[in-house]
Amino acid sequence: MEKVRVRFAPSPTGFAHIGNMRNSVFDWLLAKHTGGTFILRIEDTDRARYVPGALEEIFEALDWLETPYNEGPVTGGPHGPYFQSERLDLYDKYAKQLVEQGDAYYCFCTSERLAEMRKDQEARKQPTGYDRACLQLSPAETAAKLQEGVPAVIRFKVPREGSTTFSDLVRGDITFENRLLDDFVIIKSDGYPTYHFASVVDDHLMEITHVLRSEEWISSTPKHVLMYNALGWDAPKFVHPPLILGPDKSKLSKRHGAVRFLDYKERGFLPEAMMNFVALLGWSPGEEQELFTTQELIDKFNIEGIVNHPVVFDIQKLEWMNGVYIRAADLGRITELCLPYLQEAGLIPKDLTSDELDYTRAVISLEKDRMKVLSDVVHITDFFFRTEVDLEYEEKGMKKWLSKPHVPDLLRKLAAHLTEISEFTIESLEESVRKVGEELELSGGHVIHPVRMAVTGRTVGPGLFETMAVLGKDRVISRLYHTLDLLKAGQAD
RNA sequence: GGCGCCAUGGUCUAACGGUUAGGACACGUCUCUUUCAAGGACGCGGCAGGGGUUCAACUCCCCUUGGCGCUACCA
Repeated sequence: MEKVRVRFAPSPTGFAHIGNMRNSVFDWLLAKHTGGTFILRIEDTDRARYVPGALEEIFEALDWLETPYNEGPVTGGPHGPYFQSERLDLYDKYAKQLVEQGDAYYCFCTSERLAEMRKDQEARKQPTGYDRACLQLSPAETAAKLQEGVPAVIRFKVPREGSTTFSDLVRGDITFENRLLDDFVIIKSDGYPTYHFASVVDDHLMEITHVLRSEEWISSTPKHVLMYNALGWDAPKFVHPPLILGPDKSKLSKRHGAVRFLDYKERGFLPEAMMNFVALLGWSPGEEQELFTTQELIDKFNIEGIVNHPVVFDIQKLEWMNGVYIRAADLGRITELCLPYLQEAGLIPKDLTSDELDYTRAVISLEKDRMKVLSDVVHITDFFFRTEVDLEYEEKGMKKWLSKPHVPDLLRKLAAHLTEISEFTIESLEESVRKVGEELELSGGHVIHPVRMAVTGRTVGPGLFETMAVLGKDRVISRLYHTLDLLKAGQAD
């Protein structure tokens, strides 16, 4: 099998988002699958949009997914540096080569002139594009302007005839008419290369075999192919996975919310769930299984399975999948991961005694199976940690049960009974509760529902006896009396 | 507007000329059950439309329609 060299080439202009990371996962899986190399290259050529901290996001996201790169910024490698901002001399060298060959030229047009020209073209419903004014400049004129220090860019001279065809491994051959391509800028007036140029130079020098990037890049690929040709280089293979769409079917972006990849970490998605889900965002193994370990993904991942149409990001399915992984995960691990949420909510102290940790673990063992995301832990377990519980008596189910006339008697008798028993186990509690119910000649539901509400303040939750056993004798009895007080105080009309 | 990509249920996807069009999420009903989840069972719901090609089209070709993307000295 061909060993690929693939690169994940994010631009530090914002947080790492779902689309970025999906591509990085595809890159990584492809590299692992073929025994190839996964390279991280930072495309920091836009000084104006540079966002401090963006780089750290990328590192953290990669780290969280456990998809380390083989060559890149920190670890280095034989094709560094891996920051484009540190490779300016290389771009300069090849840009000058293109100018000398006559495949590129200096342009001194101001952005005002360009904007006006574009406006004019649009008004006349002409295709927009540079009018090549500066191509008419004589070598002497160009040299003079450069000498004077007039701000200049370098543009690639796109052939006006013919067409450019390339093969996208996902879609097959794609052809563009050259005359519709603009004489695009390759070196900006600040001396930095544009994406188009830098990525071509770097992908070649870094010996990238497969350029994997989202579908939105298809229309600029012919520009890249033209540059490879002009430089006498073989173009790499192109792989364009589909765009990821929001629920409204437009390209997933900030306005859809929840596109920042690390938000998912913070909300309590498990990395293995994200890996599994993201791998399926635009790729299909072609079988009915859809829950995969990372190793299975590595074994199965292939370019043929990448789909050719945009895919909608279905958060509900992600949540379902995360729930599956939480249920499968080890209790100790889930407990550990839940602690920060509980601490943040002020439900448990920052420094836990071993008793407190045991209690928390017992609580989570009861609720683990009903979490979709770890942050759910706060609202489903809070009653275990609060000293007193709110009854939210006006809530429909609550009022229905607690307003029944037998309730005060039931709670009083149960409290008295529980005070007497020595063991507070699931079995002894069930026996006790049922016994008190029988004494009052009440059916199961008439006993269990009110007791649950009195003890937890909730109408829903894990099994009542398990819950009571975890809560322990003191909390249970105190809550029974507390509820009795509330009912007496007139909450029960 | 121009150029490009794409088109199976609400969403993700299987089918690679011959299937009662399969699976998953979501949704609904039932079941289990002390409640809620989870689990189990069942169900709702799809080949965008029109032409061809073929003995036979979801599958191949063309057109239409629709969706999306690109159209910067941003990536």
